[in-house]
Amino acid sequence: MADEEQFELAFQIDRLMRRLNASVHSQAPVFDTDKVGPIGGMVLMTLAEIQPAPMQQIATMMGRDKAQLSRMFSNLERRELVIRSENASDQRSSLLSLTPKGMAFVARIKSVVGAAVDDLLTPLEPEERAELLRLLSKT
Amino acid sequence: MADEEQFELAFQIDRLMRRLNASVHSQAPVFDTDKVGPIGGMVLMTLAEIQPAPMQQIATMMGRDKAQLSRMFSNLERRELVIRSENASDQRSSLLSLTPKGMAFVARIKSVVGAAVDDLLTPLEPEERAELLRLLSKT
DNA sequence: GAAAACAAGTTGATAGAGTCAACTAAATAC
DNA sequence: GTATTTAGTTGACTCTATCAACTTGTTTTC
Repeated sequence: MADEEQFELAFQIDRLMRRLNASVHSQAPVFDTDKVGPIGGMVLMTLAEIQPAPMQQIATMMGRDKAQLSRMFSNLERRELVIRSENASDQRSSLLSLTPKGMAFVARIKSVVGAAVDDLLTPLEPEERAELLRLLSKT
Repeated sequence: MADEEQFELAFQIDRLMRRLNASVHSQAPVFDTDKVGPIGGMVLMTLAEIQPAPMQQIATMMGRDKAQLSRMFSNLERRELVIRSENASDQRSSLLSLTPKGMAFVARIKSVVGAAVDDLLTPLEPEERAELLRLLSKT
């Protein structure tokens, strides 16, 4: 793959993410009543899939800094979107889970993100969308 | 496409971009001698492809805020990586171009980004990489 | 062809995200 | 049982993102 194409790929990924962010952000006033922010939303959606989980697991999955997530979860806990419970197998950490309020939030944001993704992907055929997801997941 | 898959796609795009950023960032001390930053690098690479161009064109292509780019180009100009020249067809804007120093920077960062992309895409076959690029470009 | 609407760019203000380093405390290795 | 790793927290700082208000130039439209 030539340098040119590699840059093009980086460019397209960046662009797609930016458009997705912009689209979701524009609807933030509607669903983000707790001021969780775009990353907070991603974090909650991720947690929803693997809860209960220690923080580090989320950090690894998302490729994000633990310091950032530490502060974020403090926030989310303060807003009663997540709770910590004891981690019997490792006393250094606690297990994070969504509260009912957190689950309701996830349901809301998922439909917003879903619609945004749908919108971004309109130029693609259904098979192409599936293929795109497959390729991305494979990386 | 189900909500679940849509989120998965958003998650994967975010993750890929984050990993790319982290990879490039880790080498910043080597090539980013002008403290241009990751976005600055993307901007310069983009400009390299369409120069000379007015700012708005870059903003539209990249899906970025004009205010952000305005400040960024002031920076890049101060560091002598870009120059502005008169835009005969529109006196409100000027045409941005890379200086020789800017072009040298682009050459350096392209090879760094290229290597990082290559690295991220190792799990994919060459045809799959091409297909990924095609699908992303189509959106 | 003048008034109104629109577009390019700049600046201020503010909030959010990203990164690094230093630290505590618990777990694992040797 | 000391040494090393690992999970998480906190402080400090920089970069990124967004919006609004403003200036100046361009286009529309009547």
